[in-house]
Amino acid sequence: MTEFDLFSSNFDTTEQLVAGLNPQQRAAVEYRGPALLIVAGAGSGKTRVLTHRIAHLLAKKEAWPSQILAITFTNKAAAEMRERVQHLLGEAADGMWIKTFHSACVQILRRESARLGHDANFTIYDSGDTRAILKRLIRDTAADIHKLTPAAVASIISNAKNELADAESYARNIDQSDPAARVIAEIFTSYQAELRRNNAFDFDDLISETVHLFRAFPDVLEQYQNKFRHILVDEYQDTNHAQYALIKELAAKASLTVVGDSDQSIYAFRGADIRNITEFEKDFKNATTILLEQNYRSTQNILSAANAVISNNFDRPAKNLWTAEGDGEKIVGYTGYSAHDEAQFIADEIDALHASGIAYRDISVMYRTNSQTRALEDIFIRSALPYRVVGGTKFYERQEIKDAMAYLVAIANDRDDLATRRILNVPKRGIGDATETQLASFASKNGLSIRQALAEVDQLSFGPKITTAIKQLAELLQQAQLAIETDSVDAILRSVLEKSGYLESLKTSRDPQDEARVENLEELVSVAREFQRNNPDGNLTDFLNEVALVAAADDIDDESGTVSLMTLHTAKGLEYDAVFLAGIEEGLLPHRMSFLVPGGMAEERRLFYVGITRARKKLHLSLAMSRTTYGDTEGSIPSRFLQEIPASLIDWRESGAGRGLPQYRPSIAESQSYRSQPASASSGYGGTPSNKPKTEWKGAISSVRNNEGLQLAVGDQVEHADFGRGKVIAVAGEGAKQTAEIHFGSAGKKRLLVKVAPIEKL
DNA sequence: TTAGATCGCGCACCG
DNA sequence: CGCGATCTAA
Repeated sequence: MTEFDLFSSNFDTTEQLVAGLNPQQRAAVEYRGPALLIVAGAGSGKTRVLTHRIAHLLAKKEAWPSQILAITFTNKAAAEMRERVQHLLGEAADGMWIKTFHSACVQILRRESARLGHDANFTIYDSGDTRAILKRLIRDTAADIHKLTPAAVASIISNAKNELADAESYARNIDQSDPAARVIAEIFTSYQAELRRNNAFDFDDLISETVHLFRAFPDVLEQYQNKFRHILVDEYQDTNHAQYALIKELAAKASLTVVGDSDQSIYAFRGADIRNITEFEKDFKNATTILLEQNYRSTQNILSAANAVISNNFDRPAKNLWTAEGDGEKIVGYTGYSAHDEAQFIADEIDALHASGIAYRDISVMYRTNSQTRALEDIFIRSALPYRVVGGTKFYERQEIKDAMAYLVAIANDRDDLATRRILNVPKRGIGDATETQLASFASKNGLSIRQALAEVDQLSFGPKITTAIKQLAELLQQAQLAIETDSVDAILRSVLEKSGYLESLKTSRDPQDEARVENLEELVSVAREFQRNNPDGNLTDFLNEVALVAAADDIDDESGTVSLMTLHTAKGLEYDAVFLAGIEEGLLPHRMSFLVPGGMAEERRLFYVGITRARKKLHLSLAMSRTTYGDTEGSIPSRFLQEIPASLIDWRESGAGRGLPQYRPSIAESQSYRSQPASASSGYGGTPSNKPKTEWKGAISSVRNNEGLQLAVGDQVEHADFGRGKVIAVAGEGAKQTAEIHFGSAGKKRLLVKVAPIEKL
């Protein structure tokens, strides 16, 4: 190839990379300078801009792949970005760092762990681990007299770390006359000591310790400063101070591109500071800002609703999303009598959308709190709707999975007392509290970890049964540790589950839950096998790191063909043809916990805004007139945010919302409790509610029902607990998965899972 | 030490 | 309501 050929093919590639972009997008791809802020409204093509910008840098040979650092919000987004860059370049661009903040920091910390007094095989503690340690420390320091809960202390420590304060600087800045504050400082110090002894970092440490590492060891920082010539950060509005500091340190010699939208900042509770984006231009000399306002995702009706809602947040730079695609359909509103009624509406509507050709995977139901999934799942199961709860009660938070993982952690990191403690008596070995305490005090007297102390059991005077049990456990862990070098991760896991007797104890147990636990453990073995296949060189610690850093959104399987249920937080960055926002009520969205938090209401509004802007074509807003929480039922009031959407954009269906239902009335203090609002008839906030009568739900869903053996045929008459009398018009599937389509008079046509539906054949 | 029963208390969002 | 902590009996 001649030099000319090289040049021309390069030229073609770079031209192609900006072809089809709008002028602002093109500018964002082509701009070169020390600092660039891309203010990217929802759906404005920011991922496209980011990937094209990276590909553009590589194609023009302005950077090698290894000189690029791109920070994304989730691992899934990172994988997608890598794929898209490869696709654009037509070749793999190995060596690029495309990672989340946490995984980038883990990589740096593992390399430099010795400088911080850790080993490279350190454990990453999640918030549950943190609380478990704090619980013990609170008990030991008798801190409970100050009414300190593990969660409260965890939150204080987390906030401090997000501000880059360590235990020492925290202690220096407290009010010394406040005994509770002094106890907290003391616990903070012991907590850090325990993490160090256990060779562990918590989530917040991953970021803050990396910053401390850079500040304490300029030679390390310089290495990375010299490595990365281009740093790109996505979702910049959600960075906290520690993350900001990390970027600031790393980018001193590099070109920095950040992408964000202050209207989508929804992580203040974990320290996200909106000022990082609003003050970017002050922060970074010679910074340029490019605004992307054209939306390629949603219809104009959806965007108008979003714009109207977000304009109620004051003190924000004006921004107006627009689309060239036309108005589209109206937003659909629905007010149910109960959460189950609301869920039934959603299920029916999804059925109709699916019948009209929208795939299940292009539909999502979003909500403020995870507890809202219960009613939705109840109804979806009965309606035989294929769905998946994204995140939720996570796989890795199940007891049996945590137990199995604790074995692996204890094997990989023999300094980790938390993990060893967890498995000491799992399965039951007769090692109870008393034995554990003795082991722990022996360990601390001799400067050993608990796992190391197990091997010295002869020096303790336990009975023969306990001594044998401890020796077996010590031997098992020791053998498994030796196997790290030679065996695959899944082989180690399988062997430990068997040799420990854990699997056996679940299989022979009488607890019906344990059957499912065995299946979950099999699932975990597959996860390990899959990991090993994708990472042939990955070792046990790599596997543990990967598992520790999975995010809810990483869990989404685009090919699954199911409706996705998720929280509004998880939904950030995603988009669907049809979106259902459920529970748009005072107390839920905005959430009651936000009422007293400064800036809380504005953040709730942004959350609603994020939800609205996830929808491409169809948006549904729903609420329930009464909601059961904690076992008791209370009336609810439509969210104030609904009034912020122009009435002409919403088509309220079968709604009792406008009539007889108490309305939210703005008060002087936005923070006033909604309960104090007087109920009143009102003018309604959207459209004319219909007068159609509707079926009322009679109380809660009954528990497990079993219609096994019920034979239904077309033409049969049935009686349904909620919908009344109906006629079977179609039957599909067999056995437990059999569904029947039944026409009920006023309630309309429903598809039900025969096995669980509350129906009787007449 | 364990299993089983009872008590009481908390109500977001997450890597 | 549902979980985890605590109590009680074997």
